[in-house]
Amino acid sequence: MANSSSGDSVIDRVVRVLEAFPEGVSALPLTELADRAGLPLTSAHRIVSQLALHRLLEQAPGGKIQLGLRLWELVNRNSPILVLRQAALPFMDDIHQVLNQNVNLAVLQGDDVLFVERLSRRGSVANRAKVAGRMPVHISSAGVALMAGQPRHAQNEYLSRFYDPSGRTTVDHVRQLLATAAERGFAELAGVVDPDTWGIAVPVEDRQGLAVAAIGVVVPIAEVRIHQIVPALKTAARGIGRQLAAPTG
Amino acid sequence: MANSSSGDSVIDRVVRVLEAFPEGVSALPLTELADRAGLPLTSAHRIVSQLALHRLLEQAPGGKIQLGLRLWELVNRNSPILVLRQAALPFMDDIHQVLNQNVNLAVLQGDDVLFVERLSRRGSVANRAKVAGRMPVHISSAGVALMAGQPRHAQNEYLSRFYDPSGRTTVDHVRQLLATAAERGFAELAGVVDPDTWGIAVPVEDRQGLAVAAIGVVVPIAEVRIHQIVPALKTAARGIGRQLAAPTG
DNA sequence: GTTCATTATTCCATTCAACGGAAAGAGTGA
DNA sequence: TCACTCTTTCCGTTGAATGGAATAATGAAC
Repeated sequence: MANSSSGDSVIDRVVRVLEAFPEGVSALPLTELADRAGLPLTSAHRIVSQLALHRLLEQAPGGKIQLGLRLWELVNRNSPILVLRQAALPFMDDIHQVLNQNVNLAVLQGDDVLFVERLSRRGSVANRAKVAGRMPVHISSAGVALMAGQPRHAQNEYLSRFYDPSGRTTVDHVRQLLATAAERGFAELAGVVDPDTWGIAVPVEDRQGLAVAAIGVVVPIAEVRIHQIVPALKTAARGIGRQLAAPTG
Repeated sequence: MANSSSGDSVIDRVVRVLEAFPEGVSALPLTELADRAGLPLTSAHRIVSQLALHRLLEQAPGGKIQLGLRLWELVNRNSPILVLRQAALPFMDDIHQVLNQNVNLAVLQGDDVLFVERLSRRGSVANRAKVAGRMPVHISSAGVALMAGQPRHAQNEYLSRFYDPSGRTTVDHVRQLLATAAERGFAELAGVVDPDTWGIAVPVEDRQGLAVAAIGVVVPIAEVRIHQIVPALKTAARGIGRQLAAPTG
């Protein structure tokens, strides 16, 4: 029990407030925010006010609450993701130039992959903002590549938790995918968003051989240079790994 | 007084922890983090543990504390900055293509400008990660353009606070800069980082004519197309403003 | 212009979560 | 092995956090 009825700490509540924004929505009225965060209106009001004082939240004109500038600034200065991004971008760009296909960079978060950066097909900058998307591990090549590069026990835990509500995939199939990926050093998977594409991804390994990220491409099924793609990705992944291991990484 | 000696709330402390990372540093040992945040070690430990439970912080192998994936994800999904970024990128790219110069996008935060996006000169992707930098308003063209587009009272408050420790700039000079920028609809300023360059910036205005962002370029002093640059920037700024005002903005 | 509905803010008595010193544990290097 | 540093656990004390109730602001409908 907390000071009150709900049984969670202040920090739990702060997190719930920050997480209350639905994907892509950047501003909510206080009442709805309180509702989504599962907090009494009064408490939400108090917490929001305090966070706003530090500009982790802000009050948009109209009274709606949104994430604050200061929060964006903090994350874009100190998040370890930036180190990864910076190490990877030149190599991603190389691949992008050579293949002119979607190139993406992902990390593992729980049982999902989190896409951290994406260079889009037509060099269109517009799509660059479309990062921070998630996908279940078993339906993305990056996910399979990442999971296959985790320690045995982590893989087993993942597999034991595994359940596909759509029933399209069995645990055994996933186990097979991981084994193949581990053996071949890359993962390939039929496109989920677009069925006429393949995803191909390779792990970026740290010095212990653990997969800390995955770099991958999405290519049309008809793409004929597949045998060139994997070596290119592997080379890039090694380069990124080396960059990350460097002293100023 | 708080429950204890220091006299600040839990939220204050959480913020201090998140803000404790020096620029560019992404991981700190707990003891140093506690020190920088001005917290007793025990309290820091408790707070960090709780934040780590929600992955707002993470423990890197080796025990160092760093900002968590979840925090990065939240910000990159829901921050209002993304809306601005997405609206601006196509226009920034246009200018970048035409002029082949550094193009940047900034917003006002307190008495600083915060650079939100930057397209670098040689199309080099490597520099893309170099965002989230700050500069005092009065030494950046983006800052002057932004401040000149604030309501009168905000400008006066800024000017009354103004003090340049280096003594290079007087309040009157800044006042003059703002007046000129307001009159001409753009700001130009000698390069600070590189003395052989000029910064030129125009405000992006909302429907009330308030400057919500600034888009600008950095060009060599020798650049001869200056008279083309300002109209190009103004056009882009109008486009961005229109995009932001659109229903799905 | 008035009423009614919704949302935001302030007030304040109660109480349990937050606090941090002390001590134990883990890790490292001499 | 010992000495040192950094991390984690323990636990008695106490004031910050809590949320219902009341008030204020907003705005839609008539």
